Amino acid sequence: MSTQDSLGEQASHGPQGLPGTHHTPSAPATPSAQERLVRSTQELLWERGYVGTSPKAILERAGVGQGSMYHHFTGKSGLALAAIRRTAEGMKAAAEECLSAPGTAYDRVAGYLLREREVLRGCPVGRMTQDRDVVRSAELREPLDEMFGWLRGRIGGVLAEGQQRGELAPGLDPSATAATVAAVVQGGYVLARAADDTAPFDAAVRGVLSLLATQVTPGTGSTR
Amino acid sequence: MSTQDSLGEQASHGPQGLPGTHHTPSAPATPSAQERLVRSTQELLWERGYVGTSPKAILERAGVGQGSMYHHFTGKSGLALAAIRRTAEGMKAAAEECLSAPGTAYDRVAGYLLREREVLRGCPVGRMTQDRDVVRSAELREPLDEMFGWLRGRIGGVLAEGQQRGELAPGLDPSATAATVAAVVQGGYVLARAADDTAPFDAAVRGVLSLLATQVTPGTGSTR
DNA sequence: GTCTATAAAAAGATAGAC
DNA sequence: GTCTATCTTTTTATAGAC
Repeated sequence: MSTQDSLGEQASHGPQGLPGTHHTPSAPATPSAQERLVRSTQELLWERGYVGTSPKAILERAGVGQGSMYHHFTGKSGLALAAIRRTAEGMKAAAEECLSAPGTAYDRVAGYLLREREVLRGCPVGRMTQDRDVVRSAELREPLDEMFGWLRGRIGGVLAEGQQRGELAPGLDPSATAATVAAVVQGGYVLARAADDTAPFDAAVRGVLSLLATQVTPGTGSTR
Repeated sequence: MSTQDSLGEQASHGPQGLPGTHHTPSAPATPSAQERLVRSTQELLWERGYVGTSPKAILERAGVGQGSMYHHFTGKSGLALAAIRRTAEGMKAAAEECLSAPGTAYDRVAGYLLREREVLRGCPVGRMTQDRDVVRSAELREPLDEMFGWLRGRIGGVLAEGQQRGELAPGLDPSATAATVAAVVQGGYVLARAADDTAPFDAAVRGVLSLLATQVTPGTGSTR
């Protein structure tokens, strides 16, 4: 082993469809084999999950030989770790962009909920929680835990801030409501995939937004 | 092929932990090989998903030989179809028990949300929506679609009924709110599994119930 | 660093005995 | 009906050439 699972890697960004794909100015036109391996793994984990993704499929998509993979990573799990970390970071950045936008707390949460998503493909991070091998590995689960923990905290922070500003009813529990908002998105994906239709996702979002709207103090500038 | 995937099977009920495990009086003490195969598959699909479940593992858990499986079923997919149908029926029955309980609309929905669940194991039906091979097969996806469609409709019906009785605010959208409630449960599982902790699930449920409570007309008998 | 060759094990199914 | 033997393909790695 040599470069083995470069952990502190902050490198560039995600592949096709994955959040956080704005190119760093210094990003090379032709990504390295290591980089292509990570991106291929991100895509495949999203599409097929951990058990459903074989090293062979990764190599084929990345267009590299088997030797490259075992040179840069310990194997499937090491590569998955790098990919999951990368994906989780991308999701975080995408969510932060919505939640740090200007506007009332309601507007910002609504912005997050209504943000464009490839609903039928599901959440690349949430997807991993259904994979036994991922959840059972403390190392592989950590990025998921971190990401969703951060998300709930961030949404809760936005709601608490809105409450302090008098935009939201004092009775609202920011932390619990934040969990609800995050759950609606993840559960919306499940309902949509079961129906092979985005409508249930949209309905779930509409429902929680309507409920949240009833907690908005009249005349505090929200554009409901 | 002979008995091949007995479709109209209404047979008995699910295995360990799976909803709908109340024994039919006429259920035999020693289940048939076919029955044991279905139950083993239900368990394994829940634990490992479709891709993660091998025929070998099913056979070992059921304690039967390979011949039995290919005699009664077309193969892995046929067996999975029987198992998924069985599991979906069980979930439906379990939900109906809560939703048809006496009380106000709020109470019944709360009863559904607060019903005892093995949160960290996730939803055996929702789990399937993350499996590529399941969702891509019209036949395998159908029971999921049916189950979640029914659930949203049933919850929506309870809410609409409560609204007509004057228990709930006229502004509430029963259909959208029903999707939200169902999504919160499914998403709650995701958050809990990411954290390896049931707390996020409970918080999400608490959050949506608090929001729903604000829609209850005072003095209509709800035990919030 | 990246490639190909080789290999032990598991997946998924078939054949045929009993 | 149920079992075991056989078989092909895929999985996941290791070894070693370049």
